[in-house]
Amino acid sequence: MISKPKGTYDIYGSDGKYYNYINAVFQNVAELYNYEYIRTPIFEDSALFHRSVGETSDIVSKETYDFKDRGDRDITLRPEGTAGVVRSFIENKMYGDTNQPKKFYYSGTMYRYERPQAGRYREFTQIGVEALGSDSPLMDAEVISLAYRLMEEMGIENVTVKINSLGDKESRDNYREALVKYLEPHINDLCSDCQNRFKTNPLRILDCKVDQDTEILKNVPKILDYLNPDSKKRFEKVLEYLNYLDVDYEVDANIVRGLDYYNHTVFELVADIEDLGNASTIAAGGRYNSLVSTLDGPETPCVGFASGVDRLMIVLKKLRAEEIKNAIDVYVLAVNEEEKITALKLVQDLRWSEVKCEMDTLDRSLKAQFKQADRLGARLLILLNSEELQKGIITVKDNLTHEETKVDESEILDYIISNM
RNA sequence: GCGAAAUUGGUGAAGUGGUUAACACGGCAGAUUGUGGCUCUGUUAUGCAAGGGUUCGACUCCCUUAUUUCGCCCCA
Repeated sequence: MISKPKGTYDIYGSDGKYYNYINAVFQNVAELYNYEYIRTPIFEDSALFHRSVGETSDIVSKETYDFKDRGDRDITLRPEGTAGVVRSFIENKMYGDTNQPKKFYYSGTMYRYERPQAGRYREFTQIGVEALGSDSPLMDAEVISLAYRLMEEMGIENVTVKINSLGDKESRDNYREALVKYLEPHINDLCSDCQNRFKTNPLRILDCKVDQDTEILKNVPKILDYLNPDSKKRFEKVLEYLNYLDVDYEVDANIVRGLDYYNHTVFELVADIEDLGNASTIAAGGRYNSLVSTLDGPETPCVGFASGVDRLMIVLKKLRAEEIKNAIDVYVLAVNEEEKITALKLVQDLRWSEVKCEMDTLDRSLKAQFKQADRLGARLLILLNSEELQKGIITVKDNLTHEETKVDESEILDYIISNM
């Protein structure tokens, strides 16, 4: 037997319900906020990700699916959604559109060669938005609140937005310098991973789990103290707007994000739900004002976020297991050929009258059909009976009250529809 | 990439180097000659992840591979 590639999974049955539900709610919310749908390729020129996400980031240095196609091109399966959107923005010269800022939403699969765990896969689905062209803190606040309200709309209530600012390049450089200077004497007291990070990306030491609680990290300089006046002011503005929008946030100086392109606002949405482990971060994003120019486009300030659908599915299964499931309106019971033919036509008519219904196609006994109707959660049962059919009568049984009603065959459609 | 533990029917699972792989749920059929969800009866794995090895004989021991889960790393 051939099994699925490591880190992939099939969506079927009730999972399909959750998956489609999440996408549907997301689409609805994004459209309300006036974001447009965008769909970019699942694979792109490898250089796109190397330049955008960052050569030294772990995502690019050891987690991408890279291959050569038959034309000897270097191709990479997208590890995240932002780079493709930005490439499209530049390539299609959207910066010239009259309609600004450009606001997009997407949903699609991403690929990272990681060791799988619950809520973490090699092929996973992200939904996300990108707003390109506005540098206003209003835009930051809109994107963050969109993410926050999205979770609320899906019934995920206990969510906290952890937010931080990396400042502009100047602030970040100053801070990095201060941080390195502070850490240098203690370098040998840090864990081996942090000793590596010290050289490659010292900011990441801040969210190290191993060293988190050591004295060294407790007294580490805070980036917020190193923001220049302009960066500090804009961060305060973002927080102020979030207050107006009733977003439950918490400033967390350890949020630094793993992608190189972020500056100023960075944030994560964390769900306070048991057994989620590392998967408790259900959405994350931030501002990336230099990415468009890094990819040879005009200087364009942007902000966005992405959320893991696979993780949202886990959360929804815990929170709303009973609500999101498949139930039908009507089950039509028929045993002999005459009844089945009547059922066949009736089922089609019902379906095209917006009634979700089902009938037996396995030649099951009447008893088994009753059981099947219950399994499917049918609210009404239509009991076809040859004798009654000859008199033009059909019996409808309410599956909750067990009341039976004799309906004239010519009025069965109207009866069902008016009783839905 | 590193470390550890798992993998038995549709599901939850028990099990022993040796004829027919418990039990429960679910499914199907019947008792109930066409109105169920209770009860009872029957039935439901050409097989114990895949391949190789040890053995007279392995689901049970060994090896390899695959997948899953947990921790690290990282991240949504």
